[in-house]
Amino acid sequence: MAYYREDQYGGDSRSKRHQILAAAYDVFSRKGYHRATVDEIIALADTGKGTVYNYFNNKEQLFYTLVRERNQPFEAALQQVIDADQPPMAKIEAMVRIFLRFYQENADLWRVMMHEMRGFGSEDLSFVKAETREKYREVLGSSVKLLAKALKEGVDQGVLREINVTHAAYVLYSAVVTMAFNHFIEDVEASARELADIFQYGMAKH
Amino acid sequence: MAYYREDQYGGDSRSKRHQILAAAYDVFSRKGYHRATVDEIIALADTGKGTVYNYFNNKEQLFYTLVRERNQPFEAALQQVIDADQPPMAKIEAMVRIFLRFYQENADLWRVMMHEMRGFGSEDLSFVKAETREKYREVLGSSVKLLAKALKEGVDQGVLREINVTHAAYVLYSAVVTMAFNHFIEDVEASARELADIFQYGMAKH
Amino acid sequence: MAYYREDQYGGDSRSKRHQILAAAYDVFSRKGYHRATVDEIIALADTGKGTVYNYFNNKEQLFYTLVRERNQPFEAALQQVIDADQPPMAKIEAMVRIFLRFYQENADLWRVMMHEMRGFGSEDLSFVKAETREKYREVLGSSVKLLAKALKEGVDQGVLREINVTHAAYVLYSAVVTMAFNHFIEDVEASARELADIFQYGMAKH
Amino acid sequence: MAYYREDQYGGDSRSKRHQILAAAYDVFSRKGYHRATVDEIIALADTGKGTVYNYFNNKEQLFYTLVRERNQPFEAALQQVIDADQPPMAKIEAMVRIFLRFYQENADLWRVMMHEMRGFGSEDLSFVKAETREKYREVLGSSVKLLAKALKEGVDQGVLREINVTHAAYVLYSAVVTMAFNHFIEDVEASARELADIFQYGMAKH
DNA sequence: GATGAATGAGAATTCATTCAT
DNA sequence: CATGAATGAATTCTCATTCAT
Repeated sequence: MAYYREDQYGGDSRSKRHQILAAAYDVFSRKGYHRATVDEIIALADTGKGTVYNYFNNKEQLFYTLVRERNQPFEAALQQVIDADQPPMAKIEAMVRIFLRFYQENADLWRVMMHEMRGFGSEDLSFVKAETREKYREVLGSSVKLLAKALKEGVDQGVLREINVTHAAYVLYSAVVTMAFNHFIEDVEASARELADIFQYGMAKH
Repeated sequence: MAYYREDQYGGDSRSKRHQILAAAYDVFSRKGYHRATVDEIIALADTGKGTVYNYFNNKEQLFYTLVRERNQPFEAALQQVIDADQPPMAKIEAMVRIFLRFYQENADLWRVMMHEMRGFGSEDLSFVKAETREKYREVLGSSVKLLAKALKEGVDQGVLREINVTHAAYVLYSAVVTMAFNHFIEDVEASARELADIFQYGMAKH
Repeated sequence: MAYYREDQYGGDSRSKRHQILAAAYDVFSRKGYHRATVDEIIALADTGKGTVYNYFNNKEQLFYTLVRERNQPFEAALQQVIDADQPPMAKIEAMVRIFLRFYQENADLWRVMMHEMRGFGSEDLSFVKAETREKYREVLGSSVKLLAKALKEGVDQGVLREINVTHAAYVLYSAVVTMAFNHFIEDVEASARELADIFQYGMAKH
Repeated sequence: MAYYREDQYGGDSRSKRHQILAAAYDVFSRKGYHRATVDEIIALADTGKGTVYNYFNNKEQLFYTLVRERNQPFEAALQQVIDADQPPMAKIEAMVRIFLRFYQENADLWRVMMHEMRGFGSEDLSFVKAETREKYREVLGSSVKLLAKALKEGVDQGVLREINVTHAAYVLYSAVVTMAFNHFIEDVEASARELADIFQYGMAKH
């Protein structure tokens, strides 16, 4: 019998669940949440409509699951950097690289997710129930928090100036996201160096 | 007869057209494009459903018109700065202040717009026909272009280092947007100084 | 312009609302609640699907409205009898006649309603939310209560034996319903006399 | 090996068939026919979905089988009374007791069945094919027919007045059913006496 | 026999848009 | 111009049934 490897969706790559998640990734990324239809997803997944609802409670939960499973390895990679024994600047650079790589791959899906969540932080206008939204916000917020933590270390150890680390983390984060969303990232290394350069030394000549 | 001033929507504030645009601003901002319904807009605008279609071809064009008209005075203010005879750094700071003020006011609507446009610059997955999308992109892109132009002047005049001004403009722009979307802006002056500080001198202690 | 009279549905007989309720009566009566489809109702009502949802929140509320509006004149007629100044036996006979006439007309719809309500009195297994169910039960229960009240008068005035009037009311009521549901009622007068005979004097020869 | 007795479902109580029928009784009784799902039945029966379709052709036939098998011992008990050599009044009382006992136990399932059948006797609006419906009607009708037969004996032997025995049978039957459906039966003996009292001697004082 | 993953026909509901008044 | 009743295309979700293992 042929060998099929376990993939990121926790199933062998032929499984219906996998096919659905892969198709959902594609359609949600291209269409956004509301314009994505279950019909298009199943057409792409080459499966029946009922099958989707065997694996997921509804469209929303399918979307949430997709985001969560995509996020997992990324989160793990970040955590590994945090736990490593490195100087703060090295950590930050490593994290930026991970961000760049992740968003280069998942830019479109994340854009959709962030929009549906109203930018990690608003109230009533999302398609998702308050409780679920909290989960998404966790997903998103944790990345920024990890970054802020690293910046804080930098400040504490005296290699960074006394800045508002939360704001700085968001700004740095948003820079990565913006570059990714605008497809400015051709070479992760080059982009990482560009960002590091600006954020470390500023734009001013001195 | 009472006096009603011409307002930003180009009509007297009692006019149906005005009421609809004001209501649309509210609803699109709170609900996003897809979850906003014409029914909710007319309820808020205290007008009939047909009236909306007297003034606008359809929901999409209503949205586009809203964005365009909101953008106009902002764009004008930016242009004024550009045309003024000031040193580049002063221009940039002035522009950042205008950005902050504008996004503080219009954060929610712009978030919606940017999402529906797929970040000023993507492919096929928006709700809007290719031609119309081009118009939106113009709206958004022009701001960034003006910023890039000011940065270029800075580089040319030797006050800024040799950086990729397009990238830098997007990054600076995204910083403003991120702060606005996360409601980090309490005091425009303070925020402007915070951003100027980071982007001019960087985060590193040196 | 032609004259159209106000009918029991509170609208002129051409109105869409009327057409929908009339069609709903037909379909719910023939098919029961679950097997009735909105598609069939609109086909019969010669209207569009959206129109149904302009007048009614959903299928359930359409059904409830139908029952309530059908019930109203019936309820009023009963109340009139109760309020009249007649001896108890005359009241009871009059009520039975009203029941017979009403159920002869509405047997099928009421059968459906009673089933969906689980016979005026059960718990979790209906299609309708607890609150709404309470309303239905009221509709049904009130008839029986009025009957019990008349029986009580009879007992109090010494023309009826000391019986459990609640049970007796249900039994008498169920007799009417059963005859109606089995299409045993050809002539209301004859049926009324038959029931009066059995319930007054019993079946035994003495 | 342990002993498992043959039960009313004609199988040993461990058998899958038995478990399914027992679960089906529970779910159909609580939810009614349409709201009952095969999924809920198999969850309760602790069996697989396919197994249901090994034993029964479809949901409808499962329901019909359930009703038929529940009805069998009841029918037998009734027949025994009919065949016994007793005076008519004793027969009728005995039958009423059997009815009361049976409906006390099966009220909910029978309510569902009667509804789905449209009261033993209607036209096109049931979930069941004409032929099958005939079978159900037989199940239900036979009880009433046996009762009518006993009443006829009473009339023939001069202990009952000259009444329409078919109507009287339905009325007496409906009284039992109504009491059962309304959970008025606490003590079968007391209820039997109450009904016998009303139907023999009437409600009037004389 | 037992199982349960896969399926798709069918149903309810939403909402942008039209058009007669 | 203003209106809002009427519409139906589009979409999500359910659930009985099949069939390969």
